[in-house]
Amino acid sequence: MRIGNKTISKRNLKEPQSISLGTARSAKESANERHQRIYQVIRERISLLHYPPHTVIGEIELADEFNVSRTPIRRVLQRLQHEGLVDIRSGVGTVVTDIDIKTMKEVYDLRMYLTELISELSPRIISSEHISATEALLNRTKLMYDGPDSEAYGRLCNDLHEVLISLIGSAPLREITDNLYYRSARIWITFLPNLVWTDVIHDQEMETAEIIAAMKRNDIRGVVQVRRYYLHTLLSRISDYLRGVGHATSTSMKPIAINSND
Amino acid sequence: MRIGNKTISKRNLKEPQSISLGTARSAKESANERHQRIYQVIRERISLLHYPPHTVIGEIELADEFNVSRTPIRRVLQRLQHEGLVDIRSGVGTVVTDIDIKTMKEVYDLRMYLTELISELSPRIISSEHISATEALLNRTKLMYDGPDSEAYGRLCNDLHEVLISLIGSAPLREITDNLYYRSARIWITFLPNLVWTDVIHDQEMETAEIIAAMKRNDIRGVVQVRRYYLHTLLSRISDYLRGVGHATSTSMKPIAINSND
DNA sequence: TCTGACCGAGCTGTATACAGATGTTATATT
DNA sequence: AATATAACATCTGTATACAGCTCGGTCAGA
Repeated sequence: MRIGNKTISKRNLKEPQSISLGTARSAKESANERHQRIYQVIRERISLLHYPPHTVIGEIELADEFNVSRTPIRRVLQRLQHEGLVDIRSGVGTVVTDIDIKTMKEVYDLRMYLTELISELSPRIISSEHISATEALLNRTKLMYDGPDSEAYGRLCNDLHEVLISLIGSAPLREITDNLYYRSARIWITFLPNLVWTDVIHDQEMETAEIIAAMKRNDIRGVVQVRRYYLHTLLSRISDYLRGVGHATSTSMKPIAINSND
Repeated sequence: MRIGNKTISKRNLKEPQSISLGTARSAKESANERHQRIYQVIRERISLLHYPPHTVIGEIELADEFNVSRTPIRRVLQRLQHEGLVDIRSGVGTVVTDIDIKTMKEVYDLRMYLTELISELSPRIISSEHISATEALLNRTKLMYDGPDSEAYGRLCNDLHEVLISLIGSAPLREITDNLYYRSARIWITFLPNLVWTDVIHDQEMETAEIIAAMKRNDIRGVVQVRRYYLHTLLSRISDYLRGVGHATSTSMKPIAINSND
């Protein structure tokens, strides 16, 4: 029978190195699930400027943090590079990409058009879960007039985006919209300290409220038109600021540090 | 001075394992260049149905062919997986994705809209190189009436696509258009044996000729409208065929093998 | 003091051994 | 003979040693 010395040893070592890093993982996590989890964590850190542009991330640092080897980390970073969020430079490190105003404009224009397409291409049914989730976001928005909190605002935007892409029936369009959002999301937070906080929150509140109203009419076209309008509004505010300081011709924006956590 | 024994040995081993695999590589190839080269080769094989759907590719096989280890091959396959061309299954292998008619329709619809966007978002200038390259494609098309040659037709479509995306000024839109093209390109070749060959080539000739005419008028809007129209025409031919055989409700299409080269 | 070459720390890129997963095949049992 | 189960062949996933690259610091020399 050839006693499986290798087999037995495999059976016994069920969890070779699971320290579980804060986030509680219910059961055995598959490779793809782990990849997705690490990917989302790092993407959020980039979008919330925990890793501001020009930050050198470092594979070993992340590997230690997530208790894996460099291999799965490299897979995540290569994906992020392909999506334009980082730039892997041999011998140097993995650096978070800068926000280029020209690329930004292109991404923004594209998002404007794609947002309109959402209502054209097989939209999903708007469920009560969508509405209640958005109402929760509206409540969170109303609590934010107190004082500037860039990170909370960033999370709010990300969560609203999450609800809206769940309305997209076409899988390819959903992926593209998601990708473009995270490519351009950082620009809002970057400029936040230069805008009037209550104006921004007011816009956010109005947008969320009007989206809820359109959802209750089961009016996807209305939802995306509201979205499109407020995208335009926020970009106008930034353009005004840039004209004001006379830096409109600069091709790259100075990153503004948010409260870092290290 | 500590003679650099490591440094000297590095200097001397310029080409550790370059057998050069058919494609002549001029000088030392960087990691990214090699990645891009292998990626394009495999993507073309999938698009030309050298690797038809459900083909199991196998990392070691490719690693041996390109004279590299599994690591760079895995990077390529992970990218192709993210772009929807293959599905990496643990313990099984990397299988070429099937062509799902529902996803196909979504991709097709998206491409129709995005094609229109090309003319809206900062198009590049049409140069004489663009025109001469397209005229060369027209000549290749005229030589194809003799008999069915699916592979030559596939290459022709890929090359025309290459010229057209070079007209797109917006980098994100260019990437998305490229990605969606290769996601859906296989469907044309798959259905080719079921269509009337001379009709298909005639459409191709007319499309290319009209694109050249629009280019000479410096009319990008015209170029993309021609493109859009013939996309629609070809899809209609396929829809007619599907209605004819009554398989329109099937969610997956039977792959049709082209002359394989092994 | 300035300059230039060089060395080394530290990073990514690659190759490879091993662990884990999966489908198949062989075998024992009913 | 049919069936359930165990063993295996073969694939992908992970960890890791090493090679190659980049850049900052350092030190000799003008």
